[in-house]
Amino acid sequence: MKKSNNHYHHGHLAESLLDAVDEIATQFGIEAVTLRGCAKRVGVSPASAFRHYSDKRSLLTVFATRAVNQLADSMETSMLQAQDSGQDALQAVCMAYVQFALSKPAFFRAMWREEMIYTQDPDYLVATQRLASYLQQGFVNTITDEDPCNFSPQEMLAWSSVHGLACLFVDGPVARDKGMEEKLAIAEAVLTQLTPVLTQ
Amino acid sequence: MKKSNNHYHHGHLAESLLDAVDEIATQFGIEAVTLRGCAKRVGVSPASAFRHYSDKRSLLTVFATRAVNQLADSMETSMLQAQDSGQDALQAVCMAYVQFALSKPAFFRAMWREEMIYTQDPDYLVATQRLASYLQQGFVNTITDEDPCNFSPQEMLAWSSVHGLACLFVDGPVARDKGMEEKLAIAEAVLTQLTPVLTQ
DNA sequence: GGTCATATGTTAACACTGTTAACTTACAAT
DNA sequence: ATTGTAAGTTAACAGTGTTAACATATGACC
Repeated sequence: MKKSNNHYHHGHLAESLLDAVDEIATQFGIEAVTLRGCAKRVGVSPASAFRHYSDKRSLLTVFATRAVNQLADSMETSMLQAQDSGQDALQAVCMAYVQFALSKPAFFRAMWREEMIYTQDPDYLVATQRLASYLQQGFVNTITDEDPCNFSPQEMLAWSSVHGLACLFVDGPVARDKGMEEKLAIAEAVLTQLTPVLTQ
Repeated sequence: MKKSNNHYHHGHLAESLLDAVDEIATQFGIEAVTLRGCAKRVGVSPASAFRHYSDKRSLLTVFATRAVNQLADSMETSMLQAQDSGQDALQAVCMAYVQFALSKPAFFRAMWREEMIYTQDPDYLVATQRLASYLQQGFVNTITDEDPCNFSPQEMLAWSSVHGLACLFVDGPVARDKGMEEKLAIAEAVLTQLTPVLTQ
């Protein structure tokens, strides 16, 4: 947090670049994110980013990891709220998933761009596993509990349908003209259809 | 099909470029597709592509449309086969969806890249509506039949879950180490869970 | 068959991209 | 104070989409 009167050293460049990705992606979409653009926004030379990230892809990987954790945070709070008020926790978690995708589409896209990020990155993997764990809630006593990447058909169904909904809303031809509330209503209707299968 | 001895005019450049996109995307992924790369592969100058496509994005839009129609074709044949052999047609259509995504991941990605294609393109829209119609099969006597973009919760559930499965397999952290047969088995298990809801 | 408009190709340039190498500056430990 | 290192700059590289100016083959019309 030290601030020098001389601005040769930025001090928090790594994080500031992430914020720049955030802003540009939010305004103009993930495809518009450019290393030079981020550097210019931060007020720094184009090459400086490479002191903190070996790659553009590395920067986007960290950004994606951040986004996954934001989504997981949102799911966690929704889950806790539902548990306090005695509502269906799984449904709340699923709705949080869709809501995040709708309100931050660029972030949601960045999370799953296999070709734009290093999907083998340890931090990224940890984040996605954390994400998955919230969708496995309610299925604690399923048979396979050893491998955290192994899902029961029920768990896969939950994740698949909510992920499909989010993707179809964000990148698909579904409900393009409709507003956010309508889309959330559709999601709620779809997930309600699903609850008898998931809570058996 | 006429072939001149002088090669100044290529003759089928528009389609050949699409084939180049196909090959490069299959080999190196959609992100590796480059106008100049396609032109070089076809044996033509970089600027020639602009006589047939106003944009890189236009080229990718036509490619995506082509891919959507290929998927729809595959779903149609699966549906007909299932109807002939008395099997569940919807399940067959869904499995064809997942299978296509797994065997042609670059194509599947290209279909839904909102920021890389013109999603308002008429041909693209027609193709996606055709695709959706196969997933609406079996729900013919639902209430809303006027707007082809309007789906019942059941229809949305079918599309969402199958689309989510495909996306999670292609770009997600699910079953990365597993082979195609195992993934198809997972998909089958998930969809089987779903049939009671869909065939009520 | 010759003329000529047009469709379709080429070339050369533009600004922009990610990335690297060589250099410079500030900080922090001795 | 010296000096090694972390973190910035500058200048260059090849590669990208795109355009304008030019060139050539095709096909329609007389």
